[in-house]
Amino acid sequence: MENNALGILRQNDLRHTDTRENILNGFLQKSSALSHGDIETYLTDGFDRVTIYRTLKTFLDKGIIHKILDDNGGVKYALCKDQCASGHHHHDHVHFKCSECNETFCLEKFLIPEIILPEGYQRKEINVLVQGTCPKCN
Amino acid sequence: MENNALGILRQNDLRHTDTRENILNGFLQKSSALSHGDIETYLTDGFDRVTIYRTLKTFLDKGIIHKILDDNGGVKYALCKDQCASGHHHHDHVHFKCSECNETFCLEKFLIPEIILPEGYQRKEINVLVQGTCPKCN
DNA sequence: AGATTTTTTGTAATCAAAACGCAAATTTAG
DNA sequence: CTAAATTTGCGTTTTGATTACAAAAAATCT
Repeated sequence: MENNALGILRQNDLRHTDTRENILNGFLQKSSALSHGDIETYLTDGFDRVTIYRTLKTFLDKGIIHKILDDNGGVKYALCKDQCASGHHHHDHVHFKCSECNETFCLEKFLIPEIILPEGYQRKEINVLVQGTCPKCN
Repeated sequence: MENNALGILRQNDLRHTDTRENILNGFLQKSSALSHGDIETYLTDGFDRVTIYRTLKTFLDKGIIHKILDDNGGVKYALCKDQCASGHHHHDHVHFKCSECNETFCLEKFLIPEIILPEGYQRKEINVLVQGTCPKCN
């Protein structure tokens, strides 16, 4: 995966627009995961809510970003690393949400251990959210 | 934990009302987790949306039910087992959502393995959602 | 049982999040 | 530069969740 907005767009056959470039840069700069609301307030250029929804959906479909479940029933997003192809997400890393600063991080290096399931259950995807306090807030 | 609605209510110092009894019975009968919408359509007596919201909140506060994050950013609920006290939930079991029938189950017997976190991260709560196909849909 | 107090419920109104349709604007290709 | 295709912005609509308040129901006390 490229590490600049334009490269990522080109790599995914997406047209280069201000909104996409800006949102991508937001993800590239911030180390934590962003919600739709975060993006709306983070981007100074004031893009339309609907456009942000659509942009996120597009990125999601292309495998550029992935969903992170929030504990309150919301959703945040973060960049995918190399393994994700269009439509096929592979996320075996742990997500961490700090209950102090409310930021959510991908712990890319920390893989989810093998989880044993009862007979007959077929695993496809897995999502792990650990909550607690992060190094900054400790 | 009692296994009948009235017992559970009494045990938690909650008044006995039709709504509470019905919703509790819903949880006791269904083996899968229920969303607010499920309850709304499942209960034939047609209780008010708002009442259902409040009832769920009450049960949540009392530690009678616990939240299960849904992959689409929604929330479902399921009965707690013994370990939960008022305000203090302890859920170290895996949640499973079948992508065929869309039902979500608590795999009570299948505990979450130890998850290693980077230096400085303090774990408080953890939530694991596995998606795939359940025995019925396999 | 009957009256009083407290809690719970239903209704209506409010608020926010998300989705849709369409016309205008922007990007790419010829 | 023009035309075709995609993307964006706006208005509208739908849906989900919360609040305020009056009515109803449950527990308490004689």
